[in-house]
Amino acid sequence: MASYNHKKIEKKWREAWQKSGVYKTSDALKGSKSYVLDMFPYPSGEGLHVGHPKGYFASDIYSRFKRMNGYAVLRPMGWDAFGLPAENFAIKNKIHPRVAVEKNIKRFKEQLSLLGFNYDWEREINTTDPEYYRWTQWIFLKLFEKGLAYESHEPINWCPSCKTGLANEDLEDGKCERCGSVVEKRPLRQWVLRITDYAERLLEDLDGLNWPESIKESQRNWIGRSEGAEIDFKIKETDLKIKVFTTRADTLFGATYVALSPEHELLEELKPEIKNWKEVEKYIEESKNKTEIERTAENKEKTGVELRGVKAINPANGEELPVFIADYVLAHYGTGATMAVPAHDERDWAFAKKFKLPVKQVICQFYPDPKCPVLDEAYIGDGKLVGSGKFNGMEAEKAKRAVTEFVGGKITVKYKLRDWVFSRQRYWGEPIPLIHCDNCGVVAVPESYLPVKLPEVKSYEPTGTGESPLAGIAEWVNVKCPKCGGEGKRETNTMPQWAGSSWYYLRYIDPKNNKALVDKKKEKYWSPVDVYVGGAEHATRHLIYARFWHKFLYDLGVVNYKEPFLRLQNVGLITAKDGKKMSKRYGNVVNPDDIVEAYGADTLRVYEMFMGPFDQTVAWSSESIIGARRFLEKAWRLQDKLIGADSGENTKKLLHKTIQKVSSDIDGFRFNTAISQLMILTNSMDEQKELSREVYGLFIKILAPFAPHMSEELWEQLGNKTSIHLEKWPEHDPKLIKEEVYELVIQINGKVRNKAEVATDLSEEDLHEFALKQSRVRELLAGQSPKKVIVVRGRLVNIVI
RNA sequence: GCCCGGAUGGUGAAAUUGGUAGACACGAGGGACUUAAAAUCCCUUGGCCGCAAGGUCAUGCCGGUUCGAGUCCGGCUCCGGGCACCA
Repeated sequence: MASYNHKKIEKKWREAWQKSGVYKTSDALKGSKSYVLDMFPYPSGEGLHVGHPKGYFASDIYSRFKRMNGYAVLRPMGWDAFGLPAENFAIKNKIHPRVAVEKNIKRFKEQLSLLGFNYDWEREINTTDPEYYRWTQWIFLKLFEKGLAYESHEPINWCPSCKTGLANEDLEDGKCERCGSVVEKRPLRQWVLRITDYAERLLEDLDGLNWPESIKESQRNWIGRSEGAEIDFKIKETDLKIKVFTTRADTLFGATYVALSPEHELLEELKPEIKNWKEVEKYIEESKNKTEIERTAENKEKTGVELRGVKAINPANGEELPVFIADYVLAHYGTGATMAVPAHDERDWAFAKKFKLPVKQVICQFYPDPKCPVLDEAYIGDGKLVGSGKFNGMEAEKAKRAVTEFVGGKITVKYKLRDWVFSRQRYWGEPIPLIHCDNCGVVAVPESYLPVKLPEVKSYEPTGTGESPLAGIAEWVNVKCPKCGGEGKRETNTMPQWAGSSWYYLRYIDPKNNKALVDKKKEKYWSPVDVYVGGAEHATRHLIYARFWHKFLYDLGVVNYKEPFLRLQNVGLITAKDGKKMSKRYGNVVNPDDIVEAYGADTLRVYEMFMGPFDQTVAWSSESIIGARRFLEKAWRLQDKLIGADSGENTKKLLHKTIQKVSSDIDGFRFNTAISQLMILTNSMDEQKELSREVYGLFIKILAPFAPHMSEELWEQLGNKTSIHLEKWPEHDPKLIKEEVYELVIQINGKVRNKAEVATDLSEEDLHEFALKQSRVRELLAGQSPKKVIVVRGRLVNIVI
């Protein structure tokens, strides 16, 4: 036997598989389909580090397992290549983004090609390919057509360093997620997608998904549903009224003032009534100039200004209440106005204390005891109503509805989710396919004119003026209006980086079900994605946008199922050994190419899957990888033992147990324990003098998804002419797994005192008797009779004395 | 502040969901082979007591339920993640 030469073997099979096309997706496959998808990477300039392929290894093992189990498998790979990261890289290195992306993709592909993946490269996707983004634009046009894309001039988040507007999802603690700059508020003409129309469905349908609970919870938090009531407060001596949103209508009798956000539109109309307008105006100006961080800073002292001369009427009891503007009231949430109940809300309490406003308690947990304790902070707990007229004594929860109805309010639901700011003032994105015409307004580019190609441009650097670099290309901008034929101008904003990734998984879809999203190949109905593998950092960005678009396409009738990704598996990070993120910046990057060179791709695969639970963050260890290599070498050396016809009952038994465990572990993405079981089997076979070819063949079949190169080589050496990766996955024989004897544990008072081998079929009575007969037990009992004996068949006997 | 996770040897971790805690692997120590080294193989490896047989403590901390708790319940501490002046 030759020694295990990973370089020779991996090169040989890499080339052979490419030639034979063993991983080509078969359109004609019968039986169930399995669509296994990785989140597409950005082809960044840094190249791959060993952390990147971890998720791809998992999906690779899983999809190979599915294929061997007779499933038709779709497993494409692609590049999510539009957006700021690619563009910023290009600017920094002074090359055109398109050139940079091409170069980076080439590099990524080279690196991936060494790792033994079963991708079908004929189905490679590139979101920056005009033939791809024509459909991204098509989806946008449909959104526009249905009124779900609208133009807005509201102030939005602006990153002064990236020089573009951003969506709420692109912020982290009020800073730009890409570059860390503090974002500003800036009024800007924007295209915005009405994702909030889908808030309820995005929330509701989470329940049925096989996703990690933590991701679902993140999305629930992000959507932020709360049930409450809209209640009108009339303004004294005018026809105006303030609509407030509250989740605590039960506390309405305790309202002692009303607060508006500084941006509230009613202020214009109230202006004539406001006696201290100058002061009010100054406050409005000040809050406009504050960043989100300044306004929402923790423990910030409350500020505000009373609108002198304006009084609101509490609809519950007719009381006249002062009205304030205060920047703790957010313009974009609820109705931009609140009723303030200092007794039962912490913020209102703080504000009331500062402005010396009355506190009126209307919820008491000790009702009907009239001696409610004097509050020294806001009481937000349960209780019954007091000081609330006819509602006194009612449970707070019940009173919410009753009080709302009493004052003619409306029960409503509000969400924290905000509409998706969809334009970027940058070059490297899909052009938004709209035309501005003086006569017709905003006109859609007709579908037959798609794609609207991103033009070549001399300077693609952001302008910072609020216009995209495209605005400077007159010959591209100026077009005829498709409606009236008059002078028109193209929309020059581009789409955000998340546009292309919101539907790439749909690139493969049955043309019969939708003529629009026709793929370059004729496809069977692959979607929805059966297993989607990627990082948890996409919880409230990519994964929520993709669900939104999917649901929209469902409403259009383009897809016939409600959710895009049935099962989601999160991959845990691989950090450097110092625990830090791998990055060129820290100089701690481990390149997979080097590991493949030194140990081989199969070793890298086994090691990364063995490191720990798949979804957990682990630190790379250049010490531990040797364990994976030793395991493979041991498996390789087992060839020497193929001299016998029979492997013995114990080996067979262990093999079948292993088949069972590895199968269920792959299915559950528990690769660490699957490999551990393979190691146990290998160690055991290593102790045998001889092995049968049958046993060895079954072993390398279940090893194949983990170490595809080596198992293919061994399979060939067994005399096989076809690929092991198209073999049928072994089934375990339940009869073989059944044990005839097991080790019975005998405990006294819960402590292990003896162990003995017993027959599996012994009854509880038999075991009871057997345990008490043991000489060691008799010795320890020293004549005492047990108080109680607990027998657990198959496990233990516990004698209580 | 609210909502999710998590904490087990020197290290990564396992434990059939209430039944032998530490599988598997790395590292470490000792030995074999070798002129030597590498590779490989064998033994030891949670703490303490003991020559040993064995005993005893031990799954972040404190309590509880149970014949029996890493696992269930109550109360904390620390770490990671999401949300957060969201009415």
